[in-house]
Amino acid sequence: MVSIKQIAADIGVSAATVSNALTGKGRVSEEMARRIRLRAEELGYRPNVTARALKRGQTGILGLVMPDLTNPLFPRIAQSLSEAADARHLGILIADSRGSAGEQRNAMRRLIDRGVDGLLVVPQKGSAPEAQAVPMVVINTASDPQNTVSSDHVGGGHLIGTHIAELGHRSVVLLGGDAVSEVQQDRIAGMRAALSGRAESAVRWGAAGIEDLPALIRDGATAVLTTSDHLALQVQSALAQAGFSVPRDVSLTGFDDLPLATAMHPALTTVAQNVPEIAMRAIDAICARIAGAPASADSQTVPTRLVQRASTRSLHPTDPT
Amino acid sequence: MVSIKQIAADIGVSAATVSNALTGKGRVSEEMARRIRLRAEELGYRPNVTARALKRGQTGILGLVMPDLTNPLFPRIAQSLSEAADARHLGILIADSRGSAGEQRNAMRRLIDRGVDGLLVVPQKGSAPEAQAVPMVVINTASDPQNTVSSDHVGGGHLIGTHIAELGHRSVVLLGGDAVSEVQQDRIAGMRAALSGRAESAVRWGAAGIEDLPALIRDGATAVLTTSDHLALQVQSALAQAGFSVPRDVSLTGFDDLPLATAMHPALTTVAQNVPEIAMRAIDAICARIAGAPASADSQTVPTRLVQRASTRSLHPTDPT
DNA sequence: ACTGAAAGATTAATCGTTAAATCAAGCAAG
DNA sequence: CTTGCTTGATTTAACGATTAATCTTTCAGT
Repeated sequence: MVSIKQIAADIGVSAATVSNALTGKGRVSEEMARRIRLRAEELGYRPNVTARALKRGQTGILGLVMPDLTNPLFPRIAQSLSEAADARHLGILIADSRGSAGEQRNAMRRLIDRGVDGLLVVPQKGSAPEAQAVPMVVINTASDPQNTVSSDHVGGGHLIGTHIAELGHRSVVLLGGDAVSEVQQDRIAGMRAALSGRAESAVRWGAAGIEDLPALIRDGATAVLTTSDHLALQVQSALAQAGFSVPRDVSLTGFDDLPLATAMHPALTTVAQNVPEIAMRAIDAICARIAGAPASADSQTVPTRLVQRASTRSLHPTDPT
Repeated sequence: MVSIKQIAADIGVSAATVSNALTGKGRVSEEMARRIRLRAEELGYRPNVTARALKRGQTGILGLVMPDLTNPLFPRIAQSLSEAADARHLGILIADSRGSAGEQRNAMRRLIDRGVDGLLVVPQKGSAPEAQAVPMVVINTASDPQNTVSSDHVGGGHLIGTHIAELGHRSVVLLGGDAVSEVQQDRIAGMRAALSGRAESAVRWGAAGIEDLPALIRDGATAVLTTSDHLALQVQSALAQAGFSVPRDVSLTGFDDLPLATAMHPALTTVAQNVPEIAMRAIDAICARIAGAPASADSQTVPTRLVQRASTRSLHPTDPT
């Protein structure tokens, strides 16, 4: 590897001058700077980030802690984050807090030991990551008000609930995957709020909830609102087996707008999170904190968007289909 | 941050001694070592990996380059890799080569500039990443014979093909997503080989291929074998619209065993890649290379596994269902 | 011609850790 | 009593880049 010294020796100048020329910081004659840049180019010089990091006290690396790397949302978050980080010349080191809040702490610790400048944490369901030696930004859980960037899950639920109410549904089942998840609680809460006064709603959770569906539909429910697309696909399968067709017999909605939402038939009405926006804000926030901004008490909420497709049907006699 | 020097000053000993005591390398009396470890513990000392990396010339970080971070397989690869790397106290820095082979080169370059000790590359469809200044291991494309760890895609296709032939299907459609992908070509090739002499097979690609299916089925095709689960879900949707039911009218298979394979109905017969094994071997290989082993010319192939579910049906009159 | 400032470059120290070389005792053997 | 070995610890230098402080020239102004 070619170092600054070799360029210096090559040209017959001191290492400091080379550094100055290349970073444009000190005082170097334009003529000399030109020669140095030329030689650096010729030798294919690349600054040693490790040395620079040691001197500066910053590594230019961000740690990303996910509750479960196999989370279907992870790819999109990782990509958007990676893109936003890239634009700031930051790297992203990943870590998985599989399962427990304890593992989450370990993961954070490992990243900090590696010298990351900041931590982006998508918290384990039902856990609030504690403050650390480095700036931290929490993604996607509004429950912790400190330094959080989150989708407006309540608002998203509200969007779906309103949509369903306007279609004329009067008896609705709200189905969540795991009651421990605050995100899913928020989504359900939004749905309930929107439906309140306009329709009856029953809340169910998990696999047991799916089993209850046929009976609930026979009792008059005309729509099933789930907290994730994956869950919606499972519901569709279960309903098909029980002889119910979507959207003819029952309307169905998901959450997240995963790729499978358009692959399944009927295409799923769902709520899309603005992942790139969340990523951008998260990176903005962590960079601000790294640059010295104080921990802000207020959390940022990013609006969600209703994606209307073919899995929901109007019950108004005047409407088509 | 507490450094080795502070511990040294605290105890009244030289920095080198502290380093020796903590790493167990030089000669230190057991008594002194005990005191040093104790004090380090008290102060919550954590070695500065940046300084260590500078001295050692190794960062302990691996770069992972993916063709597209939103690839549905990415989560599992990332998790398995992360786990295997963790066990060796290595970190994983991610990079996305979105779209082009050119971006792939940039991504590799950025990671190398960051001082990664090695590169794990899942190549862009149809591109062979060129050798770099650091050890590299290519994942999942056997086409490049150098330092490659790959699933046995041909074997996987063979597994599916054999399964379908044994069920008594005599006219089969093979459907790929993108003909540029060598992985998908391999899968199709394996299917053809297994079916050869036992059944007629027609190959189709992409969206246009999906549109052809109803006609092909009316012409007598009884099974559709796809190169990915996601594609299979799309096919199922399209067939349902055209009035065909899986597996009653036509058998359907996927590839990769994504979560959606069990969520859809009927549950999808597919081929599972042994992702943890691939990850382990990839990490093993890259570590060996980093430790100085020469680039091995032979590629490692990891067997795949047939996952038989409900989307394929036997045509033998004697069999049930 | 002398002073002072400005430009252009060099020195030396530093970031935290480590490896090699060196040094000082203690002790056994000749 | 000296030589030589072992043990325990210290000094020194280095990894590569950066930066404050310092040194030389050059040149404008009086």
